Amino acid sequence: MKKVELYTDGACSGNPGPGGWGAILRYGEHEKELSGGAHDTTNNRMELTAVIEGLKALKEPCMVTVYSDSKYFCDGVQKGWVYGWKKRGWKKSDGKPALNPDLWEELLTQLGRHQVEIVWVKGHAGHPENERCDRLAVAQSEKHR
Amino acid sequence: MKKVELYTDGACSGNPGPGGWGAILRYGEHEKELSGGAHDTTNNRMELTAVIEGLKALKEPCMVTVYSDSKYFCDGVQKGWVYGWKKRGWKKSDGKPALNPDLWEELLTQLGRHQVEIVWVKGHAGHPENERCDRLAVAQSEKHR
RNA sequence: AGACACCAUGUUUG
DNA sequence: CAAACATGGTGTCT
Repeated sequence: MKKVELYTDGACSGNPGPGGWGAILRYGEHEKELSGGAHDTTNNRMELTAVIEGLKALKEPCMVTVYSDSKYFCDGVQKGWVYGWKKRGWKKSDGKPALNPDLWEELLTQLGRHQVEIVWVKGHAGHPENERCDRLAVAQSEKHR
Repeated sequence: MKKVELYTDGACSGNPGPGGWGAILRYGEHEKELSGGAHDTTNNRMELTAVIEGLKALKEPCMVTVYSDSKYFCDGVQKGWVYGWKKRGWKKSDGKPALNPDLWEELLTQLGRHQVEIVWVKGHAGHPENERCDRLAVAQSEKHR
């Protein structure tokens, strides 16, 4: 399996409001930038979308290291929250609905396709790829207003 | 009898953990701020303490309107929970012990001294005195860590 | 099952 | 400075 690095970030002006996401895929020397946005969305939806779109862009199953600054995404997977929500019919521990089940379902599909390792990076802390993704995301959020 | 307004709030970092309470007494133009804290306590103990200390600070029996955001306190008195617990020897309806009987006893003493009306206010909803009490309480909880 | 409060964490903004 | 998006938990009661 090919070893790939995926850097992601999301932005959302107003939150909720117009938002964007950015992703950088790196395979050896090769690098690919992806980005997109939506007219009315949230920061967390954009963070999830960045990861989903990054993974979907891979034509074959890979070993992927995903770098994200979103605890919502990182903990949602690494601490197993998402599996609990799904098991309970997209309810949280307090019985209230877990949000964004559409995106989490898509994400689970992609996580099943690849061998994924997740690394949380602190936002706005000088991480070069994270900042590039941030700029991609912000540009898209401006496009979608 | 003098007409007095009492605003109260409690805070507890960690819950249980270091906590604080804040109270504002208003009599006409006069206003007095009270606050205090404890090293290891709970949010509900601080909410009750804020009311108790506010009422204790009155040197004579008064007509007091108490403003609190705690349903534990407001319903405990207004729905008569506390009288039931006391009658049953500090047991709840399910037979298990009612908690914080020390504070509830002190509170009943103070309620007997004054003519008290209770008003529940939603927390963090722009109520100015409630927010001032919150800041007093938080400051104390930081002092007691 | 419901309610209120208290807290912990990160991100996104204004 | 303060708010929204999202999650985990405890303190307490009915």
